[in-house]
Amino acid sequence: MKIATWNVNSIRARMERLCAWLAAQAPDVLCLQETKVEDNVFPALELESLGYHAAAYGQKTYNGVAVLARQPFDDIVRGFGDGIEDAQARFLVVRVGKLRVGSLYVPNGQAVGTDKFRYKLAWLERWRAWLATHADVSQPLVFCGDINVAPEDRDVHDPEAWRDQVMCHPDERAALAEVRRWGLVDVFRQLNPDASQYTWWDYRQLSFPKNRGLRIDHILCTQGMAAGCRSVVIDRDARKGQAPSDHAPVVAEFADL
DNA sequence: ATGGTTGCTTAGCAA
Repeated sequence: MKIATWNVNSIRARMERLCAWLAAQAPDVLCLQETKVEDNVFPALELESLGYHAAAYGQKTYNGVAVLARQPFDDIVRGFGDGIEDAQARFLVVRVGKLRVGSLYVPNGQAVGTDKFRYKLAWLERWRAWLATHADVSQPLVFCGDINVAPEDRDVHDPEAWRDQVMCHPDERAALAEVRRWGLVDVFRQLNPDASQYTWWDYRQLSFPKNRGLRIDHILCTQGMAAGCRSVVIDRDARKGQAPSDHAPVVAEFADL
């Protein structure tokens, strides 16, 4: 089974690229982030014609996540359901057969010390709490998405320039480590222990041709599932050419799923 | 040089 994640930075602006990519890569499951559309205008019919079921959790202008899959879903969860008032559409979990799949768009945090950064840290803790109360570590479960945290310095093109900045700050790295401590494996790092490869490059200052990027899009799964992971590839080609997203897709292959 | 690019919405925000 091929499971992928891609922050498309507006599904409407990226529809042509998305359809071409689905046809070329043929993932079984694709998690999308920053769709930026409300659910009633999500382009489900067009995706259906390519052979994908879609579950969406979106809003106008900002945020928005979705899962596409060859198989139909059941058990769709939108938001943490933790009683906290939150209009931001960033958390969607579905069941595809025996597998649970989450598509996540972790808050960016804007700058360390701001309200948005505090919201990011609180959001990561809410994710951890959701796992503790709603998930089973012994079952196949995968969370894919734009996590907006580069876990280690080797995930950063220039660690000194990024030291203590948003996406690299020790507090958010610690918060992500707490989430993972529940029992999630970063399968890219598991299979590529020495790689410095990135998934996001700023649109500005020729960041992509200079490869000034960060690895902030992740595929995190339970250990039993991670044991069946055969490869994880960052599709850098999808960041090239006219009108790309600022993120590249990440694609993982799993045996026995 | 406190910039720079993109998307949504239409001037300013978010990333």
